[in-house]
Amino acid sequence: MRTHYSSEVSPEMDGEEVIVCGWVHDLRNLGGLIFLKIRDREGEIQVTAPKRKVDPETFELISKLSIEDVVSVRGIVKREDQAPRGLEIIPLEVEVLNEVLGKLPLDPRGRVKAELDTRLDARVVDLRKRENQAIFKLRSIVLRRIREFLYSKGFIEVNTPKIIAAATEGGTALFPVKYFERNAFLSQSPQLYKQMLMGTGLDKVFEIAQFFRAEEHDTRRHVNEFTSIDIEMAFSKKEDVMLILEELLREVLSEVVKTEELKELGIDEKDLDVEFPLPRIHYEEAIEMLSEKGIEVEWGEDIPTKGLKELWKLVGTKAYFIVDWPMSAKPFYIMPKGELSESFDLMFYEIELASGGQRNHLYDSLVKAIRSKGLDPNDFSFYLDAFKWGMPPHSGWGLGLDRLMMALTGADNIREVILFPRDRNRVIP
RNA sequence: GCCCUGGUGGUGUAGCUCGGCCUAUCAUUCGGGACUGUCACUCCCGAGACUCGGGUUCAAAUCCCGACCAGGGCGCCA
Repeated sequence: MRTHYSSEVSPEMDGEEVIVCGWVHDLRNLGGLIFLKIRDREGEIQVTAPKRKVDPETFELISKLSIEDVVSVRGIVKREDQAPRGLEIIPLEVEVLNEVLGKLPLDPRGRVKAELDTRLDARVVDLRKRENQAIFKLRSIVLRRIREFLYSKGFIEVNTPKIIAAATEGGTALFPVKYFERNAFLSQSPQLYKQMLMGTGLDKVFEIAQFFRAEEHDTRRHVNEFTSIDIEMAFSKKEDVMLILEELLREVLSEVVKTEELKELGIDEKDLDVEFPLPRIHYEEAIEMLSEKGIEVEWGEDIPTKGLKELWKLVGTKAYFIVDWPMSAKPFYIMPKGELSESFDLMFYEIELASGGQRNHLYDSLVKAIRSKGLDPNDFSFYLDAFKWGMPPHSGWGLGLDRLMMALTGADNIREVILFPRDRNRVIP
Protein backbone atom coordinates (compact mmCIF):
# COMPACT_ATOMS: atom_id res chain seq x y z
CA MET A 1 0.00 0.00 0.00
CA ARG A 2 2.57 2.53 1.17
CA THR A 3 5.74 2.92 -0.88
CA HIS A 4 7.38 5.65 1.19
CA TYR A 5 7.19 7.31 4.57
CA SER A 6 7.01 11.08 4.31
CA SER A 7 10.62 11.41 5.39
CA GLU A 8 11.79 9.04 2.66
CA VAL A 9 10.60 11.28 -0.14
CA SER A 10 13.25 13.78 -1.25
CA PRO A 11 13.43 16.54 -3.90
CA GLU A 12 15.88 14.34 -5.83
CA MET A 13 12.97 11.98 -6.53
CA ASP A 14 11.41 14.58 -8.82
CA GLY A 15 9.15 12.83 -11.33
CA GLU A 16 8.88 9.54 -9.43
CA GLU A 17 5.55 8.02 -8.52
CA VAL A 18 5.00 7.31 -4.82
CA ILE A 19 2.20 6.30 -2.49
CA VAL A 20 2.10 7.95 0.92
CA CYS A 21 -0.37 7.02 3.64
CA GLY A 22 -1.41 8.76 6.78
CA TRP A 23 -3.71 11.27 8.40
CA VAL A 24 -4.90 14.59 7.02
CA HIS A 25 -2.86 16.92 9.17
CA ASP A 26 -3.83 20.17 7.53
CA LEU A 27 -5.96 21.28 4.63
CA ARG A 28 -5.89 24.64 2.90
CA ASN A 29 -8.34 25.11 0.12
CA LEU A 30 -7.52 28.21 -1.92
CA GLY A 31 -10.22 27.55 -4.48
CA GLY A 32 -8.25 26.58 -7.52
CA LEU A 33 -5.42 25.17 -5.47
CA ILE A 34 -5.53 22.86 -2.48
CA PHE A 35 -2.70 22.14 -0.09
CA LEU A 36 -3.04 18.93 1.85
CA LYS A 37 -0.61 17.84 4.50
CA ILE A 38 -0.33 14.14 5.19
CA ARG A 39 1.14 13.09 8.53
CA ASP A 40 2.69 9.69 9.15
CA ARG A 41 4.98 8.35 11.84
CA GLU A 42 8.06 9.92 10.32
CA GLY A 43 6.75 13.39 9.60
CA GLU A 44 4.61 15.37 7.21
CA ILE A 45 4.49 15.77 3.47
CA GLN A 46 2.61 18.26 1.34
CA VAL A 47 0.28 17.20 -1.40
CA THR A 48 -0.53 20.04 -3.78
CA ALA A 49 -3.55 19.84 -6.01
CA PRO A 50 -3.85 22.55 -8.70
CA LYS A 51 -7.35 22.39 -10.16
CA ARG A 52 -6.11 22.52 -13.75
CA LYS A 53 -3.61 19.70 -13.36
CA VAL A 54 -5.58 17.23 -11.28
CA ASP A 55 -8.39 14.92 -12.28
CA PRO A 56 -11.66 16.72 -11.36
CA GLU A 57 -12.97 13.80 -9.32
CA THR A 58 -9.77 13.65 -7.29
CA PHE A 59 -9.84 17.41 -6.81
CA GLU A 60 -13.41 17.24 -5.55
CA LEU A 61 -12.52 14.42 -3.18
CA ILE A 62 -9.59 16.35 -1.69
CA SER A 63 -11.73 19.44 -1.17
CA LYS A 64 -14.17 17.39 0.90
CA LEU A 65 -11.57 15.94 3.28
CA SER A 66 -11.55 16.73 6.99
CA ILE A 67 -8.70 16.90 9.44
CA GLU A 68 -7.55 13.44 10.63
CA ASP A 69 -9.26 11.50 7.87
CA VAL A 70 -7.06 8.54 6.91
CA VAL A 71 -5.92 8.63 3.31
CA SER A 72 -3.50 7.20 0.84
CA VAL A 73 -2.22 9.38 -1.95
CA ARG A 74 -0.64 8.09 -5.13
CA GLY A 75 1.13 10.87 -6.95
CA ILE A 76 4.20 12.29 -8.62
CA VAL A 77 6.99 13.86 -6.59
CA LYS A 78 7.75 17.41 -7.65
CA ARG A 79 10.71 19.50 -6.64
CA GLU A 80 9.27 22.82 -5.45
CA ASP A 81 11.18 25.51 -3.61
CA GLN A 82 7.99 27.08 -2.22
CA ALA A 83 6.95 23.86 -0.52
CA PRO A 84 8.12 22.58 2.86
CA ARG A 85 11.31 20.54 2.52
CA GLY A 86 11.47 21.64 -1.12
CA LEU A 87 9.06 19.08 -2.44
CA GLU A 88 5.42 18.26 -2.90
CA ILE A 89 3.32 15.52 -4.38
CA ILE A 90 0.94 16.14 -7.29
CA PRO A 91 -1.84 13.63 -6.71
CA LEU A 92 -2.94 11.14 -9.35
CA GLU A 93 -5.31 9.32 -7.05
CA VAL A 94 -6.55 9.84 -3.51
CA GLU A 95 -8.21 7.12 -1.53
CA VAL A 96 -10.09 7.84 1.67
CA LEU A 97 -9.34 4.81 3.81
CA ASN A 98 -11.42 6.01 6.71
CA GLU A 99 -12.99 9.23 7.79
CA VAL A 100 -13.48 10.91 11.14
CA LEU A 101 -17.00 10.51 12.45
CA GLY A 102 -18.23 13.50 14.39
CA LYS A 103 -15.90 15.88 16.12
CA LEU A 104 -12.40 15.10 17.34
CA PRO A 105 -11.97 14.96 21.13
CA LEU A 106 -8.92 17.22 20.90
CA ASP A 107 -6.70 18.86 18.36
CA PRO A 108 -3.80 16.55 17.51
CA ARG A 109 -1.92 19.46 15.96
CA GLY A 110 -1.75 21.06 19.36
CA ARG A 111 -3.08 24.44 18.30
CA VAL A 112 -5.80 24.20 20.88
CA LYS A 113 -4.48 23.03 24.21
CA ALA A 114 -6.10 20.16 26.07
CA GLU A 115 -5.90 19.19 29.71
CA LEU A 116 -4.11 15.99 30.67
CA ASP A 117 -7.36 14.35 31.69
CA THR A 118 -8.94 15.13 28.32
CA ARG A 119 -5.80 13.89 26.60
CA LEU A 120 -5.81 10.61 28.49
CA ASP A 121 -9.48 10.07 27.73
CA ALA A 122 -8.66 10.36 24.04
CA ARG A 123 -5.17 8.96 24.26
CA VAL A 124 -5.21 7.53 20.74
CA VAL A 125 -5.65 10.96 19.24
CA ASP A 126 -3.36 12.54 21.82
CA LEU A 127 -0.58 10.17 20.84
CA ARG A 128 -0.71 11.45 17.28
CA LYS A 129 1.01 14.57 18.49
CA ARG A 130 4.61 14.64 17.47
CA GLU A 131 5.95 15.43 20.92
CA ASN A 132 3.90 12.71 22.57
CA GLN A 133 5.11 10.15 20.08
CA ALA A 134 8.63 11.30 20.84
CA ILE A 135 8.20 10.30 24.48
CA PHE A 136 7.32 6.75 23.55
CA LYS A 137 9.94 6.44 20.85
CA LEU A 138 12.41 7.55 23.47
CA ARG A 139 11.00 5.06 25.96
CA SER A 140 11.62 2.34 23.41
CA ILE A 141 15.19 3.52 22.88
CA VAL A 142 15.78 3.54 26.63
CA LEU A 143 14.37 0.05 27.07
CA ARG A 144 16.49 -1.31 24.26
CA ARG A 145 19.62 0.31 25.64
CA ILE A 146 18.98 -1.03 29.13
CA ARG A 147 18.41 -4.53 27.81
CA GLU A 148 21.56 -4.40 25.71
CA PHE A 149 23.53 -3.10 28.64
CA LEU A 150 22.35 -5.75 31.07
CA TYR A 151 22.90 -8.53 28.53
CA SER A 152 26.40 -7.21 27.96
CA LYS A 153 27.01 -7.48 31.69
CA GLY A 154 26.02 -11.14 31.66
CA PHE A 155 22.50 -10.82 33.00
CA ILE A 156 19.77 -13.26 32.06
CA GLU A 157 16.29 -11.88 31.44
CA VAL A 158 13.62 -13.63 33.49
CA ASN A 159 9.87 -13.44 34.06
CA THR A 160 8.52 -13.88 37.55
CA PRO A 161 4.84 -14.45 38.39
CA LYS A 162 2.52 -11.49 38.60
CA ILE A 163 -0.16 -13.44 40.45
CA ILE A 164 1.02 -14.28 43.93
CA ALA A 165 -0.24 -15.70 47.20
CA ALA A 166 -0.97 -13.52 50.19
CA ALA A 167 2.51 -12.98 51.57
CA THR A 168 3.57 -9.40 51.05
CA GLU A 169 6.81 -7.68 51.70
CA GLY A 170 4.91 -5.35 53.96
CA GLY A 171 4.40 -1.70 53.37
CA THR A 172 2.32 -1.36 50.29
CA ALA A 173 -1.23 -2.56 49.74
CA LEU A 174 -1.94 -5.24 47.14
CA PHE A 175 -4.76 -5.69 44.69
CA PRO A 176 -6.73 -8.85 45.46
CA VAL A 177 -7.73 -11.11 42.59
CA LYS A 178 -10.01 -14.11 42.56
CA TYR A 179 -7.93 -17.16 41.80
CA PHE A 180 -10.35 -20.05 41.29
CA GLU A 181 -11.46 -21.07 44.77
CA ARG A 182 -8.70 -19.06 46.43
CA ASN A 183 -7.68 -15.47 46.90
CA ALA A 184 -4.51 -14.19 45.32
CA PHE A 185 -2.92 -10.83 44.67
CA LEU A 186 -1.22 -8.88 41.93
CA SER A 187 2.50 -8.66 42.49
CA GLN A 188 3.94 -5.45 43.88
CA SER A 189 7.51 -6.33 42.87
CA PRO A 190 9.61 -9.29 41.77
CA GLN A 191 11.68 -8.96 44.92
CA LEU A 192 11.11 -12.31 46.59
CA TYR A 193 11.24 -14.26 43.34
CA LYS A 194 14.38 -12.69 41.97
CA GLN A 195 16.05 -13.40 45.31
CA MET A 196 14.92 -17.01 45.21
CA LEU A 197 16.55 -17.26 41.79
CA MET A 198 19.84 -16.43 43.47
CA GLY A 199 19.62 -19.86 45.05
CA THR A 200 19.53 -21.51 41.62
CA GLY A 201 22.89 -20.54 40.23
CA LEU A 202 21.47 -18.30 37.50
CA ASP A 203 23.57 -15.71 39.30
CA LYS A 204 22.63 -12.53 37.45
CA VAL A 205 19.05 -11.94 36.45
CA PHE A 206 16.95 -9.00 35.40
CA GLU A 207 13.30 -8.43 34.75
CA ILE A 208 11.43 -5.60 33.08
CA ALA A 209 7.77 -5.84 33.96
CA GLN A 210 4.70 -4.11 35.27
CA PHE A 211 3.79 -4.25 38.93
CA PHE A 212 0.80 -3.17 40.93
CA ARG A 213 0.24 -1.25 44.10
CA ALA A 214 -3.12 -0.54 45.61
CA GLU A 215 -2.02 2.67 47.28
CA GLU A 216 -4.57 5.44 47.24
CA HIS A 217 -1.92 7.98 46.49
CA ASP A 218 -2.76 10.74 44.13
CA THR A 219 0.38 12.54 43.10
CA ARG A 220 2.00 13.31 39.82
CA ARG A 221 4.73 10.74 40.39
CA HIS A 222 2.59 7.79 41.49
CA VAL A 223 0.44 5.37 39.51
CA ASN A 224 -1.02 2.04 40.51
CA GLU A 225 0.51 0.11 37.64
CA PHE A 226 4.12 0.89 36.89
CA THR A 227 7.02 -0.60 35.03
CA SER A 228 10.01 -1.69 37.00
CA ILE A 229 13.47 -2.74 35.94
CA ASP A 230 14.89 -5.13 38.49
CA ILE A 231 18.20 -6.85 38.77
CA GLU A 232 19.58 -9.33 41.29
CA MET A 233 23.14 -10.51 41.38
CA ALA A 234 24.67 -13.38 43.36
CA PHE A 235 28.04 -13.17 45.06
CA SER A 236 27.88 -9.40 45.19
CA LYS A 237 27.75 -6.56 47.66
CA LYS A 238 25.90 -3.30 47.62
CA GLU A 239 28.65 -1.39 45.87
CA ASP A 240 28.81 -3.95 43.03
CA VAL A 241 25.23 -3.38 42.00
CA MET A 242 25.48 0.36 42.60
CA LEU A 243 28.25 0.47 40.03
CA ILE A 244 26.04 -1.35 37.55
CA LEU A 245 23.20 1.06 38.18
CA GLU A 246 25.50 4.01 37.85
CA GLU A 247 26.94 2.73 34.59
CA LEU A 248 23.47 1.97 33.29
CA LEU A 249 22.31 5.50 34.01
CA ARG A 250 25.37 6.85 32.29
CA GLU A 251 24.77 4.68 29.21
CA VAL A 252 21.13 5.67 29.02
CA LEU A 253 21.89 9.36 29.33
CA SER A 254 24.58 9.30 26.67
CA GLU A 255 22.28 7.37 24.35
CA VAL A 256 19.37 9.68 24.92
CA VAL A 257 21.21 12.96 24.36
CA LYS A 258 22.01 11.84 20.81
CA THR A 259 18.38 11.37 19.81
CA GLU A 260 16.12 13.44 17.60
CA GLU A 261 13.33 12.71 20.05
CA LEU A 262 15.02 14.74 22.74
CA LYS A 263 15.13 17.75 20.43
CA GLU A 264 11.51 17.14 19.55
CA LEU A 265 10.71 17.38 23.26
CA GLY A 266 12.69 20.58 23.55
CA ILE A 267 15.04 19.14 26.15
CA ASP A 268 18.40 20.77 26.41
CA GLU A 269 21.36 18.42 26.69
CA LYS A 270 22.42 20.33 29.76
CA ASP A 271 19.28 19.21 31.55
CA LEU A 272 20.63 15.68 31.37
CA ASP A 273 24.18 16.55 32.21
CA VAL A 274 25.15 14.36 35.16
CA GLU A 275 28.59 14.08 36.66
CA PHE A 276 29.93 10.63 37.38
CA PRO A 277 30.71 9.00 39.72
CA LEU A 278 27.60 9.96 41.65
CA PRO A 279 28.03 11.21 45.19
CA ARG A 280 27.14 8.71 47.93
CA ILE A 281 25.45 10.53 50.78
CA HIS A 282 24.92 8.60 53.97
CA TYR A 283 21.46 8.71 55.46
CA GLU A 284 22.81 10.21 58.66
CA GLU A 285 24.70 12.85 56.69
CA ALA A 286 21.54 13.64 54.77
CA ILE A 287 19.36 14.25 57.82
CA GLU A 288 22.15 16.32 59.32
CA MET A 289 22.38 18.49 56.20
CA LEU A 290 18.63 18.96 56.31
CA SER A 291 18.70 19.75 60.00
CA GLU A 292 21.10 22.60 59.29
CA LYS A 293 18.51 23.91 56.84
CA GLY A 294 15.84 23.68 59.49
CA ILE A 295 14.18 20.54 58.20
CA GLU A 296 14.09 18.04 61.03
CA VAL A 297 13.89 14.35 60.21
CA GLU A 298 13.71 12.02 63.14
CA TRP A 299 16.41 9.34 63.01
CA GLY A 300 14.96 6.20 61.53
CA GLU A 301 12.23 7.96 59.58
CA ASP A 302 11.99 8.19 55.84
CA ILE A 303 12.95 11.56 54.38
CA PRO A 304 9.75 13.46 53.51
CA THR A 305 9.18 15.04 50.11
CA LYS A 306 9.91 18.48 51.51
CA GLY A 307 13.35 17.30 52.58
CA LEU A 308 14.12 15.61 49.28
CA LYS A 309 13.25 18.80 47.45
CA GLU A 310 16.04 20.52 49.38
CA LEU A 311 18.54 17.72 49.55
CA TRP A 312 19.71 17.67 45.94
CA LYS A 313 20.51 21.35 46.19
CA LEU A 314 22.54 20.74 49.33
CA VAL A 315 24.36 17.84 47.70
CA GLY A 316 25.02 20.04 44.70
CA THR A 317 24.00 17.63 41.95
CA LYS A 318 20.69 16.38 40.62
CA ALA A 319 21.67 12.70 40.65
CA TYR A 320 23.08 11.08 43.77
CA PHE A 321 22.82 8.08 46.07
CA ILE A 322 21.53 8.06 49.61
CA VAL A 323 23.12 5.04 51.29
CA ASP A 324 22.96 3.16 54.58
CA TRP A 325 19.36 3.78 55.53
CA PRO A 326 18.17 2.72 58.96
CA MET A 327 16.64 -0.77 59.10
CA SER A 328 13.42 0.84 60.27
CA ALA A 329 13.03 2.62 56.93
CA LYS A 330 13.75 -0.44 54.81
CA PRO A 331 12.03 -3.78 54.18
CA PHE A 332 12.96 -6.97 55.99
CA TYR A 333 15.08 -8.47 53.23
CA ILE A 334 17.77 -5.82 53.37
CA MET A 335 21.10 -6.76 54.99
CA PRO A 336 21.46 -5.12 58.40
CA LYS A 337 24.53 -3.18 59.40
CA GLY A 338 23.86 -2.58 63.08
CA GLU A 339 20.86 -0.28 63.23
CA LEU A 340 21.56 0.73 59.65
CA SER A 341 21.37 -1.33 56.47
CA GLU A 342 23.35 -2.10 53.35
CA SER A 343 20.91 -0.10 51.26
CA PHE A 344 20.79 2.72 48.77
CA ASP A 345 18.37 4.93 46.88
CA LEU A 346 19.23 6.56 43.59
CA MET A 347 17.80 10.05 43.57
CA PHE A 348 17.13 12.39 40.66
CA TYR A 349 16.09 15.75 41.99
CA GLU A 350 13.45 14.87 44.59
CA ILE A 351 12.43 11.69 42.85
CA GLU A 352 13.52 8.26 43.96
CA LEU A 353 14.49 6.56 40.70
CA ALA A 354 15.80 3.32 42.14
CA SER A 355 16.39 1.59 45.41
CA GLY A 356 18.33 -1.48 46.32
CA GLY A 357 21.04 -2.96 48.45
CA GLN A 358 22.63 -6.11 49.68
CA ARG A 359 20.10 -8.70 50.76
CA ASN A 360 20.03 -10.68 53.94
CA HIS A 361 20.89 -14.23 52.84
CA LEU A 362 21.17 -15.70 56.34
CA TYR A 363 18.15 -17.76 57.29
CA ASP A 364 17.98 -17.11 61.02
CA SER A 365 18.63 -13.43 60.69
CA LEU A 366 16.05 -13.13 57.94
CA VAL A 367 13.38 -14.87 60.02
CA LYS A 368 14.13 -12.45 62.82
CA ALA A 369 13.84 -9.49 60.46
CA ILE A 370 10.47 -10.69 59.18
CA ARG A 371 9.22 -10.97 62.77
CA SER A 372 10.52 -7.55 63.69
CA LYS A 373 8.46 -6.06 60.87
CA GLY A 374 5.40 -7.64 62.43
CA LEU A 375 5.08 -10.28 59.71
CA ASP A 376 4.64 -14.02 60.12
CA PRO A 377 7.57 -16.12 58.81
CA ASN A 378 5.13 -18.96 58.13
CA ASP A 379 3.61 -16.89 55.35
CA PHE A 380 7.03 -16.71 53.74
CA SER A 381 8.01 -20.35 53.80
CA PHE A 382 8.04 -20.55 49.99
CA TYR A 383 10.66 -17.81 50.08
CA LEU A 384 12.51 -18.76 53.25
CA ASP A 385 13.03 -22.36 52.16
CA ALA A 386 15.38 -21.14 49.44
CA PHE A 387 17.57 -19.71 52.19
CA LYS A 388 17.89 -23.09 53.88
CA TRP A 389 19.20 -24.85 50.82
CA GLY A 390 22.33 -22.90 49.98
CA MET A 391 21.79 -19.22 49.30
CA PRO A 392 24.79 -17.14 48.25
CA PRO A 393 25.20 -13.53 49.32
CA HIS A 394 23.50 -11.28 46.80
CA SER A 395 22.45 -7.74 46.02
CA GLY A 396 20.12 -6.00 43.62
CA TRP A 397 17.96 -3.05 42.85
CA GLY A 398 14.73 -1.93 41.27
CA LEU A 399 14.55 1.05 38.95
CA GLY A 400 11.28 2.73 38.09
CA LEU A 401 11.15 3.02 34.32
CA ASP A 402 8.31 5.52 34.36
CA ARG A 403 10.16 7.72 36.79
CA LEU A 404 13.31 7.42 34.72
CA MET A 405 11.30 8.57 31.70
CA MET A 406 9.98 11.52 33.71
CA ALA A 407 13.53 12.45 34.54
CA LEU A 408 14.67 12.16 30.94
CA THR A 409 11.76 13.97 29.33
CA GLY A 410 11.14 16.54 32.01
CA ALA A 411 7.51 15.45 32.18
CA ASP A 412 5.94 16.84 35.31
CA ASN A 413 3.28 14.15 35.49
CA ILE A 414 4.18 10.48 35.36
CA ARG A 415 1.00 9.80 33.38
CA GLU A 416 2.49 11.57 30.40
CA VAL A 417 5.17 8.92 29.97
CA ILE A 418 2.78 5.96 30.27
CA LEU A 419 0.65 5.03 27.27
CA PHE A 420 -2.47 4.17 29.23
CA PRO A 421 -1.84 5.06 32.86
CA ARG A 422 -3.68 3.42 35.73
CA ASP A 423 -4.36 5.54 38.73
CA ARG A 424 -6.81 5.81 41.60
CA ASN A 425 -9.50 7.12 39.30
CA ARG A 426 -8.60 5.76 35.93
CA VAL A 427 -8.86 2.24 34.52
CA ILE A 428 -10.06 3.37 31.10
CA PRO A 429 -8.88 3.48 28.39
C1' G B 1 -7.52 9.98 53.22
C1' C B 2 -6.71 15.46 54.34
C1' C B 3 -6.00 20.63 52.53
C1' C B 4 -6.22 24.25 48.52
C1' U B 5 -8.04 25.54 43.63
C1' G B 6 -11.28 24.68 39.79
C1' G B 7 -15.67 22.51 36.56
C1' U B 8 -18.93 27.30 30.59
C1' G B 9 -20.06 24.38 22.97
C1' G B 10 -15.98 18.46 20.72
C1' U B 11 -11.42 21.20 22.60
C1' G B 12 -9.17 25.52 25.02
C1' U B 13 -11.18 29.95 27.11
C1' A B 14 -13.98 35.19 28.58
C1' G B 15 -17.89 36.29 31.90
C1' C B 16 -18.36 34.97 38.36
C1' U B 17 -15.31 39.78 42.70
C1' C B 18 -20.26 43.51 42.83
C1' G B 19 -26.90 38.37 40.65
C1' G B 20 -30.45 41.55 36.10
C1' C B 21 -29.38 44.65 28.71
C1' C B 22 -26.06 36.75 28.95
C1' U B 23 -30.76 36.07 23.51
C1' A B 24 -23.21 33.80 27.15
C1' U B 25 -17.12 36.04 24.65
C1' C B 26 -13.13 34.57 21.61
C1' A B 27 -10.26 30.84 19.09
C1' U B 28 -10.28 26.22 17.08
C1' U B 29 -13.53 22.40 15.15
C1' C B 30 -17.76 21.01 12.18
C1' G B 31 -21.49 22.28 7.87
C1' G B 32 -22.23 25.79 3.52
C1' G B 33 -19.94 29.53 0.22
C1' A B 34 -15.68 32.79 -2.30
C1' C B 35 -10.50 32.55 -3.41
C1' U B 36 -4.16 29.26 -7.76
C1' G B 37 1.31 29.13 -3.51
C1' U B 38 -0.85 28.07 1.61
C1' C B 39 2.04 26.59 5.82
C1' A B 40 -2.09 29.36 12.87
C1' C B 41 -4.15 31.25 4.74
C1' U B 42 -7.96 35.11 4.36
C1' C B 43 -13.13 36.47 4.05
C1' C B 44 -18.75 35.64 4.42
C1' C B 45 -22.94 32.58 6.49
C1' G B 46 -24.45 28.77 9.88
C1' A B 47 -24.16 24.84 14.06
C1' G B 48 -22.61 23.83 19.00
C1' A B 49 -21.97 25.02 26.14
C1' C B 50 -23.18 27.22 31.85
C1' U B 51 -21.18 19.17 35.76
C1' C B 52 -25.41 17.29 38.73
C1' G B 53 -28.98 17.92 42.90
C1' G B 54 -30.92 21.13 46.54
C1' G B 55 -31.34 26.26 48.55
C1' U B 56 -31.53 31.94 48.70
C1' U B 57 -33.96 35.59 45.39
C1' C B 58 -38.84 39.04 41.78
C1' A B 59 -34.33 37.26 39.09
C1' A B 60 -28.61 32.56 39.41
C1' A B 61 -23.29 30.73 34.75
C1' U B 62 -22.63 34.35 38.85
C1' C B 63 -24.32 33.70 45.95
C1' C B 64 -24.89 29.24 49.70
C1' C B 65 -24.92 23.71 50.74
C1' G B 66 -24.06 18.73 49.04
C1' A B 67 -22.44 15.10 45.43
C1' C B 68 -19.37 13.83 41.47
C1' C B 69 -15.08 14.90 38.59
C1' A B 70 -10.34 17.30 37.67
C1' G B 71 -5.51 19.86 38.87
C1' G B 72 -1.87 20.85 42.71
C1' G B 73 0.14 20.01 47.67
C1' C B 74 0.57 16.76 51.92
C1' G B 75 0.18 11.89 53.78
C1' C B 76 0.79 6.97 52.31
C1' C B 77 4.30 4.55 49.05
C1' A B 78 9.68 -2.87 47.80
